Amino acid sequence: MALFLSTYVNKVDKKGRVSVPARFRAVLASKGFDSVVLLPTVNGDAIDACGMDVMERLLEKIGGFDPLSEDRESYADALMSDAIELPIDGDGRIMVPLEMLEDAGIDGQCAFVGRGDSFQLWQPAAFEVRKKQARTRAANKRAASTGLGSGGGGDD
Amino acid sequence: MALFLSTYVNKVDKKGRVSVPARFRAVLASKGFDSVVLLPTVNGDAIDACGMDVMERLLEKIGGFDPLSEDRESYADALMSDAIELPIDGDGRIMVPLEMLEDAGIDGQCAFVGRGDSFQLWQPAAFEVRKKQARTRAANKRAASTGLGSGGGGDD
DNA sequence: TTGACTTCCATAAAATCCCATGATATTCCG
DNA sequence: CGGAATATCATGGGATTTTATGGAAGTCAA
Repeated sequence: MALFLSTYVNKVDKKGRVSVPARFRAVLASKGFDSVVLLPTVNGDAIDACGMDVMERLLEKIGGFDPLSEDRESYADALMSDAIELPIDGDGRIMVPLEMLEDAGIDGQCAFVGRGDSFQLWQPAAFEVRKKQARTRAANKRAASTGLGSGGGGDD
Repeated sequence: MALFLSTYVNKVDKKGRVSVPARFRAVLASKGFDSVVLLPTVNGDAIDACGMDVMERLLEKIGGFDPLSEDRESYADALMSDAIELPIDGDGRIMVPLEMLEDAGIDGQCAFVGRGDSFQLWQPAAFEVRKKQARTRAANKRAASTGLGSGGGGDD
């Protein structure tokens, strides 16, 4: 299985075009996609991105809760209505809607951040801040769960 | 099962290429990989290396993509965003990003250190120092423990 | 037409492939 | 056993291809 890994910073040109990193394109292509699905993150400080497969899985998961619950409705609605599918053009670029970029504070430079089965788009500096926080919080946990960091053992 | 054993020191050429030791390549190949995943160690004094299987296992553990659960373990994000998958070229070499080398203090020479199911990349002298420390610590532990003494080798 | 979007082309930088070489290890055969 | 012939490996240096990015031309709708 191919995963979205690593972080790439690309330029957003004045027409709003951004190159999707070749590696990420390859991952998408390996799943048979020539498009990306974007949706705002919950707290709005970035943009979530994935292939259509993830959205489908997500919908299944939501539907499994309780088809009649109103919560489910709004949950699903929020996701699906905010999401957009962007075609990847012949040069490997997408055109992210201006509004979405603005909401995420992206302008000029855009960081593509791998998250395994999805990735995110960040304003580079904002992502650095976030990463630093995450690292601090995670310092202890990390070693125990990778199986790489330490022989400490507590691994499941 | 094939394991990553022993230590090999190879040259980093001016293009940033390093030969992955043939033995290590064979281990990776036996698992079906023609690439290596690299990620910085927790304290940043070396680089962890493994096959993609390790990353996949990690992703499973954290449960995959769910845009609404903001509390997806943040250490996992840090990992996925720092990790990179490097293809092994036809001559058995990889191109480690300059930044990663610098962070680990590697320059010119690179030590590939077997750790069983993974390995690490070190600046050779730094690894020697670390090894000495580890040995001392292990000796102490062994004195205090009942078993063989290697089980909890708290180094990383 | 104007404006938004898409396709197409150009280019510089970077990554990848390909081949040559010397060193080391391995095999073969007398 | 010894020594030559043969692989394997690490490494260097081009040549080739891919990428990211900019701009121009074409398409379509209002």
